[in-house]
Parts: sequence; structure tokens; C-alpha cells
Amino acid sequence: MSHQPFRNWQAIQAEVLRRIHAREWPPGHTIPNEADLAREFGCARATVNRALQSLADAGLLERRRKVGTRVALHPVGKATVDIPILRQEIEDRGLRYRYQLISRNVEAAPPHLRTEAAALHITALHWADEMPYVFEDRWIDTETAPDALEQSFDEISANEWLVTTAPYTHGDISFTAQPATGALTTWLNIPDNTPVFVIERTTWDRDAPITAVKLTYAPGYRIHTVIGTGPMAF
Amino acid sequence: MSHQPFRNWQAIQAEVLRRIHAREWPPGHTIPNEADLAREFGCARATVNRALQSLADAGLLERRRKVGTRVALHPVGKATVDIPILRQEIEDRGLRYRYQLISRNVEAAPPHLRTEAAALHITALHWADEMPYVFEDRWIDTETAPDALEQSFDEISANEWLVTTAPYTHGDISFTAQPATGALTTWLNIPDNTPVFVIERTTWDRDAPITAVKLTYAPGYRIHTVIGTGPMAF
DNA sequence: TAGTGGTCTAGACCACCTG
DNA sequence: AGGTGGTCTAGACCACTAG
Repeated sequence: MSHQPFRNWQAIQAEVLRRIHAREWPPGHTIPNEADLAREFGCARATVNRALQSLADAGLLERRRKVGTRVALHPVGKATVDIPILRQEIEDRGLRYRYQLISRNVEAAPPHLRTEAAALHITALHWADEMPYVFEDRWIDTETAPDALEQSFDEISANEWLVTTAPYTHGDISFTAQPATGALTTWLNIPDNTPVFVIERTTWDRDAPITAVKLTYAPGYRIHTVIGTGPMAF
Repeated sequence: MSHQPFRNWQAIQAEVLRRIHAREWPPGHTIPNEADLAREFGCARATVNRALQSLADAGLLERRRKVGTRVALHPVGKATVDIPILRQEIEDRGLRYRYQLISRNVEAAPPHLRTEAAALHITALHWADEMPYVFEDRWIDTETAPDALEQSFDEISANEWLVTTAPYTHGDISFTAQPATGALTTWLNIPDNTPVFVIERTTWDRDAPITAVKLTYAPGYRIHTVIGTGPMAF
């Protein structure tokens, strides 16, 4: 049983993947430790570490000090969803982008912003090829992002202005299906109770809220992404 | 201008993040190369590499050989959505799980499976606390996963059986909002045209399709996740 | 306490790209 | 051609944790 040396971490990762798929290492199995694998593969331990770490990030392996590395029983699929600027999202689909500011007011912040400061409340419509694409309902914390008060947002969308002006450290995001109601049906030009895809997102800079936004997409919207284990083992 | 040495890649990452947020390195700025940063931080270049690579993975930096490392102009937010087994998803919410097989037939595969082989067609309902939670409509390629033909799927859901039996190399996934129609309204016990959240997923083993599934969730379903730049810089 | 993964180092070579 | 990131190495020490 002789092995050619594996030269790089991608090759090692591919070999580990092969053994998992071939059931040589079934779910729950504890695989050899890094030092042994390094010897077997004829490479440095750091190289094995890199390969296994990346598989652990992908959820295929579970690693614990002293215990070792196990093949995950229930490999959790992880889908990565990109959150682009709306203009980019539309132009990337080959459509012409247009932005329309609907309203801009300073109001008391809604509770989910968790701030006492006043908030800039903006609603806007983003068009794709002269069709309503997404309705934006946004609150901006005027304490965290005071510069926002000097922006009219009638040419540049708050969406676009914020990403280049007020980078966030973290945030949370939700996807839901909802019935369209009220003014929304007018802006998106759809019947009452039409199913619409809604994204709600709040972002923070450290412990200070920056903005909370509700994006309601016109019918037909679809988020599409891929899942996989790093560089595919084709 | 003296600097204490940064001892680990997380500290270096935090410092880089600080400079980005503090606008010392604004969007589009090309930051010093790895060797210089290593000198400044008093650590090895590999350590700097680890820190910057992880920030590049997160979309905050753009790195290109010869050109250098730039702060991303439009930091693409990336949300990672976990795809658990339905039973786990339900039990994790503290609800009681029940599984009900509705139908199981061998039929010609639908076109999106991209296979000539016959397919096992399964429909099932997953309950949470005796409320319909999600309707599963699944096709399994009988060539890639022939063992599936010997499974009755009346106790163990296809969902659960597949993840421990037929690991995939990659797949694609879509999220949409749709109106409920037909038999769906009966199974989920909802009126016609109720907005429902739909996940469609196809998974592959190398170039062979394994399964295509359409999951239609009962109203109120919400995908929730967080976005952020690795270990938060709090 | 001992075994495992996590990380750092100093140096080296390579791959890719722009000029 | 030369500068940059990408990776590998051999060795070392540390951090965590089961027994």
C-alpha cells in the first residue's frame, strides 16, 4: 500500500472527500490525526491542517482538541447568499436600473432599531427595465450615521450610499413570504395579497445600530445560490 | 510611531478591520503588502496572510497577485444559511416533530433532474406540534441512489435518509415566494393563493444528479441568519 | 497528564499578473 | 522582469480537554 505524495492542500482535501464519499470513512468515523495523515500523504502537518480546517468550515468534519476529527453525522449544508447593492443586482441581470425616491422624513425610530435617537425614514422604489423591482423601506439611525441627514437621497439610493459610507461590523437578515398590502400594491403595481418575497435586514457598527431595511420584491423574484464543498472534486 | 507586536492572526484581523472602519484605509485603498505588514506587526508573513485571507473570504478585501490587496469598494455582504435536516430544524425550535408519508411512486424523472433514468417520486408532510410545517415534494434518481428503491420512507423521511446515505458534492438552491395552489392548500390547510415560502434544491454527486426537492413551508416561516466579518471586533 | 488540534515562525519556492 | 499573493516546510509551543 504505497502512496504518492500529495503536493497541496486541495489535493489532500479531494482525497479526504473521496474517502468520505467512498464510505472508507463513514459518518461518525474518527479519522487519523494530523500527524499520521501528514506522514501518509508525505507532506507537512500544516498542509493537512489547512485541508481539514477548510472541510470543517464547510461542515463536513467536526474537529475537537484531544478528541480528534470525526466525519459529521449530519453534514450541514451551508448556502452562502450574496447581498449586493440593488443597482448591481439589477444591472448584473442585464436590466436597466432606475431609482425613485418616494419619501424622506425624520421620525422616531422604530423599536427594532433599538435606539432612542431620531431616525431618517426613507422609502424608495428600484426599477428594472421600467418595471418595479423592489420597494425599499429603510430607517437610518441619525446618531450612528449623522452624515445621512445631509444627503437628499434623490439621486443616490440610501442602499448605495450606506455601503460606501457606513461599513457595518455585523447584522442579521430574514427571508419571508408575505402578502402584499396597502401602498405596496400601488408601488409594485400588483393586486392585494399577491405573494411577495421580503428581505429584512438590520446592520450594526459594533453595538450601535446603523440601519434597518425592509425590501419587498416584485413577484417572480428568486434568490439563487449554490452549495458545495469548496473547490469541487470533479 | 511604535507598535506593540500583534501575536495572532485574529488580532491582526481586528486591527485591519479597525483601520478600515476608521477610514485610515478607505474603500478602494491599496493596503501595504504582506511583507511590510508583517514587519510592522512584528510577526511572520504567514500570519498576516491568514488574517487577510480570511477578510478576503468575507468580501471585505480584494486580493490579486502582483496588484496587491485593496479594500473592497462595495463590500459584498455574505449571509450563510444553514440547511439542516427538517426534523432537527423543527426540534431545534422546541417543537414536536412528526413525519407523514403521502405518496411514493416510480416515475419518469422531471426534466430539471437532467437524467434519463427513472426517478422515485415522494411526497410527504412534516409536522411541528401537530401543525403542518412543510410539504416535501421530492425526486430521487434511481441510478445514482439505487438503495432508495428498497426504502419505504414511511418511517424515515427521504430528507433524513439521504443526508446520511448519499452525500453530495454540490448543489444549487433557490428561495421564492409563491401562491399556494391545488393539493398543497389541503395538506397545509390554508386558503388558495396564500403566500408560501418555497425552497427548491437539487444536489449532485460529481456529475450525477441525486435528488431534487421542493419544500413548501406553511405561512409564517422565516429564514433567519446573521452576517458579519468572522470573529466580531467587539 | 497526555493527546489532539490551533497557531506561529523563518525561510523558500511557485503562480500569476502587470508593465 | 519583477512584484505580489499562494503555499509548503520543519519545527516549535500553546490551548483545550478527556481520562
